[in-house]
Amino acid sequence: MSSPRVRFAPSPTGFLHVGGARTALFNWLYARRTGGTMVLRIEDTDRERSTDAHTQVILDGMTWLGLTWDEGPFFQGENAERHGADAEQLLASGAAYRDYTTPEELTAARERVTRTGATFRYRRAEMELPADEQARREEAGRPHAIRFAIPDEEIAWEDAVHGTISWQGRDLDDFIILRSDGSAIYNLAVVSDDIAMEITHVIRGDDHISNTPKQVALYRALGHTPPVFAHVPMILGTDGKKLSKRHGATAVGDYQDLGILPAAMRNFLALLGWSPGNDDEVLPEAEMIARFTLEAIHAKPAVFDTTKLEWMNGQYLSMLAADELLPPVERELLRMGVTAPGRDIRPLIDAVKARSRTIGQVAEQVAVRLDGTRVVRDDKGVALERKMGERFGSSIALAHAALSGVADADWNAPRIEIVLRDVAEQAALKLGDLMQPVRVALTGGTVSEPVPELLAVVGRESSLARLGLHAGH
RNA sequence: GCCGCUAUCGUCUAGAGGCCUAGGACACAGCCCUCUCAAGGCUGGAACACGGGUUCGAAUCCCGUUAGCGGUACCA
Repeated sequence: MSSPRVRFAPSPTGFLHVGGARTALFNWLYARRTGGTMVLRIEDTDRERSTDAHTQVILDGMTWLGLTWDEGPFFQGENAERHGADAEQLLASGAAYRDYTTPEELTAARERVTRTGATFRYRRAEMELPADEQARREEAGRPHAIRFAIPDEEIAWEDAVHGTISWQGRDLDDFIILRSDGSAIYNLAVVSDDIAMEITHVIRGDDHISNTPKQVALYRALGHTPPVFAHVPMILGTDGKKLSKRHGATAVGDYQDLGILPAAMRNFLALLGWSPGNDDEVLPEAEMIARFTLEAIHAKPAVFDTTKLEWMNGQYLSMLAADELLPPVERELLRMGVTAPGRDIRPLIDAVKARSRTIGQVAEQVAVRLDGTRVVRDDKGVALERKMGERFGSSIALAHAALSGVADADWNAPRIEIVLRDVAEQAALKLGDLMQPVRVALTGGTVSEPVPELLAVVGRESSLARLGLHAGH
């Protein structure tokens, strides 16, 4: 029993869309789960719209998500010869025929039928030119397309996510498999490639369901058994419409820029349209793989909820060690123009990550702690100072004085906490009336990690300097 | 129009005839914890699209309606 072979086959006509990313993820999960092989194939037969830049972006997106492929990337455009040969075989067996109808004739015929309110179906018997005209065009070497003669029978398959799906051949056109310029049309190219690459499981978007009966027919005519199909539903925007640019971020790269962690993105995407069968939400990669089955993929489209993604990201932010967060945070800091030569910023990451939902937020808070000039008084900070009046400055002065007495060697959270609590008690201040002004002096805002930790992480020198700016005002 | 797919809280979902006065999560509201916030804990509001069957019994099976989506190309 050979192991499964799956493929992810994006066309390089745009960025890696979250829908595509999830399809890739499901392919990857299935391959990992079954010990199978994942093939990456770039479907670049649409020369007009395909670009190398897009191909690179797709590869980068997958790499960022941690979706590794075992074979490829292969480029569909390189298989033109085989596509042609398969078309020839179909022609030879009588499963396909040459179509000399010109595009104009086709359009005219289509309009004629549509106008009567009927449905246009391309049928050899109805469309074929009179024998003499056909012969004339053949002799003249006129350009022609090759059409597949759709059999008039039921075409059904057992879809891994939808169950039995059945079509009637009579509802399908005799479709073109080879253009008049000799290049293959999608349906032939995919089938030809999937056969050649010995793909056993085709896991792809729902929008391909209507192509599947044509492809199944092609497999049969070519003498091959169709693979297992698993059609995964679309991802929708919050308005219930197919996710598009109007919904904001739709490319995987956008989420990287937004400060989402690959692990969180993977987890979130996996749960969009698939469920492990119970209430688990945060699933480690290994468990995701161990519990993945095609049958548990839902048949119903899902709405992409950015809020929940950010919650998920927050979960990972809390869970992951500062070590693992260091690279993306450093990248973000660099982008912000913040450098800290020789400084270990991991303690700063640990101090702020629990209160952040994105890497961007982590980096911002780290930057403020690193560099006093980045402290900006926010609305709540301003409001607090206004509310406290003179007590604002006097509290800071008190803290400043007491903290000045703490030696650099003793500058740690537990020690600072003792000093601060002591000050509050001596001055008969509520703890909050001492802590909050200090917090505002150090960060500009009223929200942060516990004040002693904050002071420890900012460091003695910088903390005292920041407090000094406000003491007594 | 025709063909196909889908239908549980606002959203992601559990549910594969009795365990369901439908469970969890996000979001929302309240409370607790607390120097603030986040996290965490507790509490609350919130759903089986509709109509027929089948069955002792239906969110679960069947049919229809409605709605949404996809396709209907010498695009992928």
